[in-house]
Amino acid sequence: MRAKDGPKTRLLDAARQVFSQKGFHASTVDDITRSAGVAKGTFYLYFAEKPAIFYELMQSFFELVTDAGLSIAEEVSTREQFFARIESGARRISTLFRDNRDLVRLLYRESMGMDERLEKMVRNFYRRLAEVEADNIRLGVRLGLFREDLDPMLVAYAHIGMIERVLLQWQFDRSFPRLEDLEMQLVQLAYFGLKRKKRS
Amino acid sequence: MRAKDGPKTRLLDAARQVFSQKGFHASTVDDITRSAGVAKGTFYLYFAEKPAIFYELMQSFFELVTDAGLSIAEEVSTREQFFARIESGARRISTLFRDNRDLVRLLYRESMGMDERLEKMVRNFYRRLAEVEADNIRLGVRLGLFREDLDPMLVAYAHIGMIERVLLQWQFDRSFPRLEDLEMQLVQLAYFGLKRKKRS
DNA sequence: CAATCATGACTGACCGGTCAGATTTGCCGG
DNA sequence: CCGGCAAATCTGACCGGTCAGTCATGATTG
Repeated sequence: MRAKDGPKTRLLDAARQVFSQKGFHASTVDDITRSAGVAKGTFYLYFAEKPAIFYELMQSFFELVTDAGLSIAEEVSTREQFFARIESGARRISTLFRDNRDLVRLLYRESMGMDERLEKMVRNFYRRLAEVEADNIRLGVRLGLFREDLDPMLVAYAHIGMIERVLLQWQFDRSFPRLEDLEMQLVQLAYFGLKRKKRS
Repeated sequence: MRAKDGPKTRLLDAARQVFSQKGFHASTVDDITRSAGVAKGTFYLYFAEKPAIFYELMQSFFELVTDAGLSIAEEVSTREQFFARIESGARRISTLFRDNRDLVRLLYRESMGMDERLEKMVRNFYRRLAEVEADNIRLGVRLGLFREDLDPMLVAYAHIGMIERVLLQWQFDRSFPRLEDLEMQLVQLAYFGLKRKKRS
């Protein structure tokens, strides 16, 4: 498959698959090259060492997520505009997670305890993500829609954690709601909380 | 240190430290025995193979968490009792997480992609945890305090994810609120959500 | 026909697991 | 209190296998 692509692309695709299946440490360079249909030496033409291909894979995912423009443009000013943006943002991120399940799992799995370089990379990724979300929350506060007594960064991390764990579980548990309902329920939970509403 | 304890205890302590630092795969049996001040052969007197010590470590943490009695007794019936239980449960779990940061990180890191046996073990752990939390939520619904339009298991996983990510981040980020405030803010967020309150 | 790209056998380091021997412990009669 | 001796415990050199990374040679391209 994909025989038309250059060796580097083939290697990246293969690495993505192999790493997702066995994790970074348990995967060997031979696994990757075999799966890519390429000789071992070729690997070292494109990547200095085994970790390099992992970095490149993760970097491309980070760019995908941060480029997705999850930030809500500042110009928004009405309640309706704001919520429309929130909702479309939620939809975008859950789609992104779904379409890149393997990379999300891999990130989640290897996010700690590899070398310093990657650990910093992952931490920055989460921080950037949280900062974008925190900005959205601050905007909501400024518009008078969100309460102002919670630490925006804390709430941002809480949201990321919610989404992460729920979508991760969603992969395994077929009894979970459909993805669209799931997004809706998460937004509901984040905005209204568990408290019973006064009027239904 | 700890020279008085038996070799098995020393090995478990050492493994906990070494695994936390380097992860399961990157840690060698030699690392562990060296850190425990014990010869390699001794390791194999107490553990059949390298993974065995990992299982034992994780098993003890699972028991710690599930034995913590996170479940809210059914007898609760008033609003005040219920919230008191919720709050004390939140406090207990965040303390547990704080005091076992290393194991939480380790669990988080290795929760996927190890062998079948461990993966099932970890998944069961999360499921059991989520079921307990889902029961609490159902109780809240029955008492008329929580809304009934959200899937309890989904909410339970969302709560676990929130706590996990926030406490994980809390370890690194000194600008985060104090742990007690953090618990309080999480409970607030889960119960009331982000929506601005009518009356402050 | 040279420059670039691809190959895969090979190497050296490392690591999980073994085991024959050394050391300590616990128990005995004297 | 003392040898003395067997069982239990501990040791670390060693082995077989694996794997990241190399490089001399071969194929392809322009």
